Amino acid sequence: MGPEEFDRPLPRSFFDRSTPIVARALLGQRVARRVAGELRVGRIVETEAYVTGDPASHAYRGPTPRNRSMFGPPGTLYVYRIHQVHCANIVTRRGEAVLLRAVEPEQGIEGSTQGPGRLCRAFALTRAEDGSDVRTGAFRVLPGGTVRTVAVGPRVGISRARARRLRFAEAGNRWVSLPRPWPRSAD
DNA sequence: TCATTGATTTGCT
DNA sequence: GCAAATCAATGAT
Repeated sequence: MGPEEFDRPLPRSFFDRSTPIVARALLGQRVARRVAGELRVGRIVETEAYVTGDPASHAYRGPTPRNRSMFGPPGTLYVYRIHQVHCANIVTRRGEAVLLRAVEPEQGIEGSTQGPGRLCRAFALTRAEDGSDVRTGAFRVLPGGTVRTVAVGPRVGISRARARRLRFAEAGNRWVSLPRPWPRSAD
């Protein structure tokens, strides 16, 4: 992938859809960041959706200094810190977002990209990138391919709304974080 | 100002 | 499988 592809990100309309749809559609797409002239690229293999009325969502109780990015336009990056690590989300519709949980390394990646904390470390994402736009900012979402089969299951690490099946992953992909996919997939 | 909690990771039992 | 690390955001006092 060359530098010119970095300047052809997915359109804003891609993110202006229902969040579970976007979470699924993001599988197979790419994320990229230019660092010191070099490109770091990964293929998205695992995501989670956080929606309106969802007690597990940071936006559940309305805007706060931490989560205000979640109320920005579609394609806004929301980065927060928890337990000494950072996690990155992409805003879909107002107050909803998709958590990036894992990517498959494609170019210029050092270290693991398995799990939201490690993914952020690999792309050097911190609160400094919070609120940026994934079409024009330092960290972008670029067109990739599609995935053959999507596995669906409960989200990881939350204490509320655990029954909801809002975790999406490419079935069988080795870069998907633990706990590993559910035996069967639902397309 | 104080106490609680956590969209994680790591290491040990 | 489970708990500790370790700290900022949040909500209560």
